[in-house]
Amino acid sequence: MSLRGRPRAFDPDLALRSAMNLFWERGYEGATLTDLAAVMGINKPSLYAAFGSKEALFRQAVSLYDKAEGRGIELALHAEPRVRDAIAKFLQLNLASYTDPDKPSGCMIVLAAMIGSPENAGTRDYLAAQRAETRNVLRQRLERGVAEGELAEETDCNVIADFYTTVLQGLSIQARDGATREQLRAIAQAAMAGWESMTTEPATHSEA
Amino acid sequence: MSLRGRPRAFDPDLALRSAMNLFWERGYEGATLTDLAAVMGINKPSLYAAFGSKEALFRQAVSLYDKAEGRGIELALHAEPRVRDAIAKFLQLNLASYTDPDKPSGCMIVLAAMIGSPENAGTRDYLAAQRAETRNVLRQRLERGVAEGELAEETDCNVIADFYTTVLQGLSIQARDGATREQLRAIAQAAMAGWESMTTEPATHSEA
DNA sequence: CCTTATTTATACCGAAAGGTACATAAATTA
DNA sequence: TAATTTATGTACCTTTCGGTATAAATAAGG
Repeated sequence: MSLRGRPRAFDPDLALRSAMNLFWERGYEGATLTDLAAVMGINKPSLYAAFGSKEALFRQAVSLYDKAEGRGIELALHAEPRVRDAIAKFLQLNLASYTDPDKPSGCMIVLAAMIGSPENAGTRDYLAAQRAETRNVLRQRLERGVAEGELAEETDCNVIADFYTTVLQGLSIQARDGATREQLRAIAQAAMAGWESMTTEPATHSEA
Repeated sequence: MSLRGRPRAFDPDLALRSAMNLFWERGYEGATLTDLAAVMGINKPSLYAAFGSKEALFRQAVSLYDKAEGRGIELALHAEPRVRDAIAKFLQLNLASYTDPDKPSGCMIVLAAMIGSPENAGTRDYLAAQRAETRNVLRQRLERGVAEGELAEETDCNVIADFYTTVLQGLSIQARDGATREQLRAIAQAAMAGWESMTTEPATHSEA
């Protein structure tokens, strides 16, 4: 497809990455089309031809973010065999991403469109759905811990998933407020301190 | 002062309260002057005469928010005699505010200006300073717990304050994402589950 | 009653927002 | 080489942004 005609003079993947970084830094409403086109190194008509609209560009940027920043972390969550280690690793990898000096601080999914004008409610809902998905991934990992006999049957995976999701989202704000990686690590460690109190190991079969 | 001249036809306190609610709902950049003037029941020139500018209005709205939503909660933090109870109460009162059905959900200080265009960096810094202040209030309450012999001298009050600040900020996002008061309560309870692991009671004097 | 001081409402300003028309440039197909 | 297709750059569109000039309205002071 599109073999005829003048070839495009830019790499859409690279341009999208630049757009992602600006959305990540300034948020959906804070990144203007003029700014976006500038960092992408293209003109607005090229932007529209390649990505459709500001909102369409944003969603593609979110997909790229999810792939570039989230995928590896989610894999680690599943790869870690013990559920407690998996959660701790998940926190640690996320906060490492939040404090990467080469990237905007905090999580784009949390920060880029939390609040704003009514006309952009659709964009906010889109990110809210992404956040809900992260929570579900955590919950499923916890439920696997139950299925594998690491956690008691009566473990409330919903609450534990909500708790770590909340901590994770708070960490994004801390990162934006200038917290260092070491500070976030200490916070994550504090969040793990409650693990034994929140969870119960299953009763052994030899007991009543 | 200002006895001469036409008297103003609106109550500045009521108007400011309306402005606060819109800023709380939509954020600094998401609330336009036209919208603000509309909910305040006045025209833009009246708004400027009474409040100065959009940013000045916002800061006054933040002050009002701090007074209306924060003051009582901070008092409770100090009034509660035992430090663990004080922190738990602080979380509980905040999450009750975040889920008041008559008000926008979540905390205005956390949500109203997290990200945006470079020209509003001053407003974001202003809110960041407010957030830092909340953290300091928590830390001071923890240090009082040390001073009063409830917590060991080596307790890291900075980390514990950072942790509960993080949870609190995460709770604002949860509230905006539609979490119920009961869900937030369960999350706060989970956050308190780590208390004993994070803190140590001081050694008794009769010990070595 | 007339001046002075202040608020009100309307109507407007320049700048910037998201988005696009249009003419030109560069490739393939015929 | 001519026709066709797609991308590019400039210049522009409409709307809305934060903010204001101006004149009428309403009070107190003289």
